[in-house]
Amino acid sequence: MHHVAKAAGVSVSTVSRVLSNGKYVREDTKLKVQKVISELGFQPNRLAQGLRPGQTTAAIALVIEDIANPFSSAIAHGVEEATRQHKHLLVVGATERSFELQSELMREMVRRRVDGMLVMPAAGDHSALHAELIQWAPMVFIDRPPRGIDADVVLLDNRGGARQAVRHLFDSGHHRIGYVGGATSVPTGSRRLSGYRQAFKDQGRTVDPTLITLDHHDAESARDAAVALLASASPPTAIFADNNRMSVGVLKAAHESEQAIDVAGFDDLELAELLSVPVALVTYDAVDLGRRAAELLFSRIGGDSAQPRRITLPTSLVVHPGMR
Amino acid sequence: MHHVAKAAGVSVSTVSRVLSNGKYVREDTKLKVQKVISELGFQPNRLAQGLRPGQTTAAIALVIEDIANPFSSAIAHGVEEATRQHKHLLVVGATERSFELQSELMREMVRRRVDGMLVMPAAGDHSALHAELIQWAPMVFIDRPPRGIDADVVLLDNRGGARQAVRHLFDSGHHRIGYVGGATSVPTGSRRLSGYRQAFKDQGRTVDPTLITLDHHDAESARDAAVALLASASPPTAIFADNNRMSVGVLKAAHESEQAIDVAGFDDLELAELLSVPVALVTYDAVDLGRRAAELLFSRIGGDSAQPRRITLPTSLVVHPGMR
DNA sequence: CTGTTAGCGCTTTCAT
DNA sequence: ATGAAAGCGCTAACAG
Repeated sequence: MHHVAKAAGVSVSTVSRVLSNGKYVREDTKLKVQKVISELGFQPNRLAQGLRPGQTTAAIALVIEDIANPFSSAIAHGVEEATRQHKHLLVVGATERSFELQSELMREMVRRRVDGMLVMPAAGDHSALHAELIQWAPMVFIDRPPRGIDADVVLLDNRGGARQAVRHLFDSGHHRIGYVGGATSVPTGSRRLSGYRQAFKDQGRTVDPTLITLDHHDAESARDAAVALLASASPPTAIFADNNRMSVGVLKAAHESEQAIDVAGFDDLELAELLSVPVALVTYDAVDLGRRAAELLFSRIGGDSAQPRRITLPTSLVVHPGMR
Repeated sequence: MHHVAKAAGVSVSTVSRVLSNGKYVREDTKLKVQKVISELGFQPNRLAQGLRPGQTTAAIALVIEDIANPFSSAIAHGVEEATRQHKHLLVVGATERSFELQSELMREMVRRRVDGMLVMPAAGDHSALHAELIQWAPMVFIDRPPRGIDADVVLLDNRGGARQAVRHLFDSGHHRIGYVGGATSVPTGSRRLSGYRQAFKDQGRTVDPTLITLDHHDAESARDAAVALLASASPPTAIFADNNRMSVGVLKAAHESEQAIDVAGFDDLELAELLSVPVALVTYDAVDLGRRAAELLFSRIGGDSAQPRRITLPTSLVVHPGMR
């Protein structure tokens, strides 16, 4: 800016006034300064601007497990939209399910003075981390409540969605229903498992624990687990998969299997309607999830200090008959 | 920091030395200061640090069309990984195909003094924008060369991939092959169309322009176009779809159609192997694309000022027989 | 209307 | 080993 001022033969304050559309500047000096600015391609340093007291960075952080997962990227999309509407910028970091990585990322975000953070929490006790960072920036959690604290969180009706899906399988005449699940260290999984159990209770049936297999992190492992289930002495006639990667694995297993099994799964799958295997999917609006979380965060940034809020988004079951 | 210094009874410079692991500080003062820092939960302001001469923000920008698209999110994943390895932070913005939005986003990134930018360029002449911003930060373009300038770009073998896919359809006995395409304003599309034409030339066949439909932006519109093609007087027996959204639309149309048509498409689709319609897909490693682009950018940030480089990543055709 | 000055949070000489 | 002071790029009084 110094440079611009010199080139235009004015003081830095005049340049600053021009930049901020300040009124107290003569029309011709303004023009002259603007000319120099565009000739030089000068862009003011927002970091320096933000250093002034009372200023914010106009940036929020999104700390998420893995951007490539369709669930995450839909959330990111909703967040990005809301962020743009609020004229903020979005800083993104991925945790790869590591609490340590997540903590370091969040600290780094704070060092950069983001106005707030949206976090898909890793497994682990958040009480110390939250206490350390909450003085710096409000946080809203996504998809699951962080363990150890009471904080804003926007999530899905995991239990209800799973329950409805499993009930659908019962309604289709199944009663030996397998369960292929992801990480159990995270609330999402346990809520979905709880929905599965509830559906059994609703039917007055008892759960056969040998039909439940957990802690799979990718489609490959889910598929192996499903194959094993189907090869057992008394195999399930239907399987519930606890998230999209599990569904992919289970569907592959079902597709390769001689047995005609039905599948239900949490999370939507593109092209589900064109699959050869019948599948019922628990769907929801993930973009909206991101948007809602961002809106809540912005309201916190704006000063809303009401009690921590928990927003649960509804799910709905979509049944695809399959080509069989 | 002032606050910490006062609480510890030392000067700000001492605190600064402790923070930067400075050598010239007595062990017990260091301990005392560290204690105060952790009690107060103090986090140094990186923006202020970055203000010092010669400092960088250790952040790069990713300006992309739409984060939710699986192609984009795979790229973002690769970029994020590389960024993390280089101990930088990633700022993300979406352009929604608007050149104006892209320009404003890039300017904002520069105002925040990112060290470099990764850009999936919107349609439009980039010469002025590039000239304006290149003095501030190196840029590497992703997926398509920006119009009007010679710049670093990492992209796919669009022409070769499309050509191979269409040849596959010829090899399967088709010769009336439709084309359902996305935006023509962007090089990607025209390269793919050129590959399609080339495949016809390879066969000594001429292209029937009535089988080509372009400028669809979502699956819905692609599907309508495919339905129309199939309903025409002399319909195609196979269709090539020029990106993942087009493929989804075309596959839906194919699935609903009485006719048994084959489909080929650019971009991978999850679960393609389980579809009821036979489909051949042009696949590639999108995560690697992101990673390679980020690595190139970091090398530019590191001072590499060689000629603009164009990196073309190979594609490969995966044939899914379908359940028909 | 415009220039001078102080100060945002930090690092880095330069003294002590 | 520590503190005082200058300066990074900018804005906001405060003068003129």
